[in-house]
Order: sequence, then C-alpha cells, then structure tokens
Amino acid sequence: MPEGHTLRKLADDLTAAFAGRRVRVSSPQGRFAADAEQLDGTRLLGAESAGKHLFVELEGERFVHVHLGLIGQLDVHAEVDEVPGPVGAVRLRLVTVPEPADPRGTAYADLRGAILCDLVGPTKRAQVLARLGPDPLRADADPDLAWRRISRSPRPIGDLLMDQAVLAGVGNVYRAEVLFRHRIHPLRPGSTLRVGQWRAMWDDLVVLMAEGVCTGRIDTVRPEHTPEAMGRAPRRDDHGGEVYVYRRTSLPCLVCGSIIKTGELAGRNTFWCPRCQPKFRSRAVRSASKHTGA
DNA sequence: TCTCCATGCGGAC
DNA sequence: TCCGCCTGGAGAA
Repeated sequence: MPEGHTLRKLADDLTAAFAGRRVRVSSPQGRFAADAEQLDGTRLLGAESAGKHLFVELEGERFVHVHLGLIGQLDVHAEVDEVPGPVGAVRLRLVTVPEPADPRGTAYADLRGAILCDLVGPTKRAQVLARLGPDPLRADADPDLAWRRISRSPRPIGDLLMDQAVLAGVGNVYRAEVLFRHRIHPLRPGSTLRVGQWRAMWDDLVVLMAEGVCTGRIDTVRPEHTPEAMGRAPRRDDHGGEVYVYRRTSLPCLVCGSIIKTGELAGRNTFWCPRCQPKFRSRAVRSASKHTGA
C-alpha cells in the first residue's frame, strides 16, 4: 500500500534488477495484452518514480506508466532460479531474457490490482510530471512551488498535503504524521500557515520519506517516543512503522496522553491530537475572545 | 468463512 | 459524491 517512498523503492529495485536487460513482457490477466505484445523482447532501460507514479522505460522512448492506487502491488524478484507461474490476476509480468554476456540470474516482476497500467510516450509522461507538485524524494523538487499554492489557499492544510498537484508523494500516513510533528491542526487553512512552518514540514518530509525508502516502512516517532524508550509494546499493523497518530483513534497521545481524534478530510480518515495540534484560531478571533473572555 | 476496511485515484453521474 | 479497481489483513461470525 503505497505512498511516494514505496514507489521510489520499487523504481530503484526495478532499475537494479532489470536495467539494460532484454525482457519478456506479458499480461496473464489480459488487460495489458496488446501493449505487452508490442514491448515483448525489448530492452528495459530503467524506472523512475514521481510522487505515486511509476514509469518503466523501455527502448524506443516507450514508458509503462503505473499507478498502484490503494490496492495495487508490484513484486520485484531479482536473481531467482525459477520463475513460478503467475498467481492471481497478474496484469503485467516482466521476465529477463538470459544473455551470455550477462552473468546475473533471472529477474521477474508481477503487477497486480493497479489502478493504472498504460503504455505511453515521452509527451504523455511529461504531461503527467507537469501536473505533479514537488516530490520530497526528488533532488530537483522546489518546495516554493508548493508553498505558493498553500499560502494562497483557504483549503485545510490536511487537504492540500494530499493534493498531488500541490505536493507529490505524500499520502494519508505522512499527512497525519507530519502535521502532528509540527503541531498543526489538519483543518487549519493553508493561507494561515507561516512560510517557516511550511519549510520545516518540507524538510521533515524529505528526511522521513528518504528513511521510508531505505526501511520500507513509515516510522515517524522521535527517539524518545519509540517503544523501547517508552517501555510500551511495538505497533502491530500492516504498515509496520511506529507513528504518533495514524490509525491510533481513541488511544492516548504518545506525547501528552490526550485521546487521539479522527475525522474525514479530503475523502479519507485523518487523525490528530487535540492538545498537541490545537484548533487554529486567527489573530482576529483570538483578539476578540481576549476582550470577551471567551 | 465472511465482511469490512485500507498508505489512491479516475470516471460516471 | 459515489463507485470500481479486485488485494490482503484484521476482526467478526
């Protein structure tokens, strides 16, 4: 279940296992069959991720554009002795072709359940990239582009962080966690943030997501809040990482002990601590309430 | 064994 | 705004 760090790791794994090698391309499920036939036997040049999008480049300026959506998965296997028969609905399968000059073992990759699997050219690829906001995992990303959108928008920051045109690669877990780490309520309007708060969140995402690429999990708790440091049981969850608020509804905040709240934002559940992330009140409201005692 | 829900998004309405 | 995608883990039955 992917946020940007998952896609980056998949792109790296695909590149390591397949780059420069000729591949058999098939679609056992059949939905990509016509495109697979066109690509079969060509050389795979590499893979890259942008936000939650993955592009696998093959000879002839052709790219397989993949988006895993919520339930898609891509399994990459390097150096296997034998390629097993496809299990389940495999939309796309890549298998390396042995070549005498290449001593590496066979690699294969299976794609299932993806929301998107299209064969595209460089123009379409460029269009997809142009629609995306800066990706904290890309060295060429410009956080000021995101700030321009955020600082002008009345939309809640929790909504803006999930908007891939504003910021690419952040999903529901990183959204909830980075807002907690910076003590920002998810409903706070983007236009009320200060630039320093945004830059701090961006810098944090750059580090957190890079760690996620290395570990394959989303860990966001600081050293003093790890299970070891606090003497508490580690989290047992399908994503495996240690987090402050994500899916911790009704549990006590690791920092202050308040009960974690949940609510829907941008069509998804989000989570926050009511004490660590106080509801934002504008200067005008604070000033008025000071006078009225509210 | 069944049912629900989930790190997401595009398209129909 | 809802539904489809059609996987897989958790908890209910």
